[in-house]
Amino acid sequence: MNIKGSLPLLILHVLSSQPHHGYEIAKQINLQSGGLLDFRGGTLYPTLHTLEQEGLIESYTQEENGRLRRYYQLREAGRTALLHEREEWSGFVRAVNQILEGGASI
Amino acid sequence: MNIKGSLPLLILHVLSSQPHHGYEIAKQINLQSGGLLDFRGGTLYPTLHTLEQEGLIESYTQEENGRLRRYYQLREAGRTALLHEREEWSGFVRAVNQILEGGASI
DNA sequence: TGCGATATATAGATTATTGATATATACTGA
DNA sequence: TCAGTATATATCAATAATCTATATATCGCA
Repeated sequence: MNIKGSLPLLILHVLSSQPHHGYEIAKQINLQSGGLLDFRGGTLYPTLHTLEQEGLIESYTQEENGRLRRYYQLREAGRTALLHEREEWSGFVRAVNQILEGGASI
Repeated sequence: MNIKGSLPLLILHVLSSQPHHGYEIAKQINLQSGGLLDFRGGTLYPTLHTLEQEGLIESYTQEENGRLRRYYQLREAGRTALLHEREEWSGFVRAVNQILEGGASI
């Protein structure tokens, strides 16, 4: 199957309550999806960089246990984008389910 | 948003009741999704060829109004794959919604 | 007679993701 | 104490799904 394109929505949602660093976001997604969604570093970090370049999130570094961590937080534009992405997501799911529930064709 | 990966599932479903030619499948998907899903020739035909190579569907040509049309029909393996893809789809939707409905994080 | 819909097909570009690799620290178990 | 695993970030090459453009050909309509 391999459905792609949900990561930005998920990241924006996870950040909507409080700032998190990348690794934590990925763990949250994995945990809350019961292990079904498992985004790796190679996907996660480039996506975070893109969202930051788009002005939807912003980052700051913070030392923790002697290590630098990059925290991300939602910007106002990101909050708006999250609402929009949620609507797009439910629209897409509705559209596919509508076809699958239909008696299959003509 | 740009969610990718649903086309094979949708094609298998549309073919599950009776054979169709490619253009018809795309129109069905577009119509039944209220115009939200709109797969073009450049996506549709390569995907049909792939599904055929995988042995999930088979095709035959039929003359209609003086024009050759390529009809596709589900094979037994395709019927099994459809069930499997449906489960994967609902699992994926459940996983994403579980995260979105969660209070957002830790 | 020319345009839009029908119908199939392929090539090139773009986007999302995976896997591999790199680097570095912390914790845990043998 | 040493190895393996988890934490943490980052980049690159490869793959997969899709889009755009292009090609070709027929049909019906204005």
